[in-house]
Amino acid sequence: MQYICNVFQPAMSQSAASAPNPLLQLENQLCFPLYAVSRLVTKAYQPLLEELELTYPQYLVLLLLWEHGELSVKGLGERLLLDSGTLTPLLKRLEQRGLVSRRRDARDERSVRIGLQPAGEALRHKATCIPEALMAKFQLSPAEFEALRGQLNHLLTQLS
Amino acid sequence: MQYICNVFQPAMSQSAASAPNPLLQLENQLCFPLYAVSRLVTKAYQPLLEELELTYPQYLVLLLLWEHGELSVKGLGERLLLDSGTLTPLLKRLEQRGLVSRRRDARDERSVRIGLQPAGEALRHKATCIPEALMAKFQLSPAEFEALRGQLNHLLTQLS
DNA sequence: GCCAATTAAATTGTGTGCAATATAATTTTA
DNA sequence: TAAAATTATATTGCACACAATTTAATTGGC
Repeated sequence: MQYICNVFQPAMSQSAASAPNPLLQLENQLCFPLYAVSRLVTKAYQPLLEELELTYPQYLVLLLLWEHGELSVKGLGERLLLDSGTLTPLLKRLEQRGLVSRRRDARDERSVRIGLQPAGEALRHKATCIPEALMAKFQLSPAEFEALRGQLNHLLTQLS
Repeated sequence: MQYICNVFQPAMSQSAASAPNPLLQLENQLCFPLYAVSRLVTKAYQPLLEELELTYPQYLVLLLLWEHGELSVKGLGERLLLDSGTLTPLLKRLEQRGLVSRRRDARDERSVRIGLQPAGEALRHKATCIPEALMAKFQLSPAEFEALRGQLNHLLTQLS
């Protein structure tokens, strides 16, 4: 592994005596606000998801199932960028609660099809208002919202 | 808990027959690209941090210690938006590896001061190139980079 | 000074994420 | 078609995150 050290100095603040490299400061990086905002957004969902007794990743899985009806573990993983090590236990918990069903695909026994049980389908109505409630917490104008969404999707393409 | 269901329809694509509410689609939300990009960025760090045998949150802690020299667990937690339930075990692992020191503050025995051991200080040189190596992976122009950083920091303020 | 309230860490328990490995089914290839 | 390669999940182990609780130290009010 080898990479070059030079070029491109962003707006810097020479604060601490022991920080000769402003690029190593949290303030000047993209990664930290990304990491922190992502966790804060998950936390912003929590009071809304608590009513449905769902975690945020569980909610994402249900969003996909509400939209597509049925998906394989692989299909869920491709869309959420999660692997079976994360999804399998998560799906088993949803199955135990009677929200989703898991059964081997008859045409390809390697594949496990995830479907919605009635209780999981019913949760959809309760979830209808969540996206807008979240947007309200962001306090972003539609233009800001779309700009940020566009940039993140661009970076998502770049990295995946 | 009560919130209002209406208003503001973003660009929608009526794809699946079973999705009457486009706001419930992953595509149209801000939260998912945020969540996915955050994880992908952490993954992009990994080959670089592997050389230092650090995880991404451990790297963030060291960034702060390199900049500030010494901080309490509370100080680290305020800056990283992490609590002691996350930081205590993480710091103990760094201590066991001889990278940081943990000792009670003599003036306030409730507080634990985290400092750098020589090995932890030495890692700083190896880390110098990481921020730029990461930026290269993003493939963003300086203008795009600054725009995204600004928007995320704005949202960070909004949510914290 | 004494006691209640506050504060800082640590602990406990649950749920992700994800690398690495294992297992079983399917497809490819010689 | 039998062996090899590939594919889809499951399992294991480790490290976060974070809510909730506990413990110990400090502060504030009287």
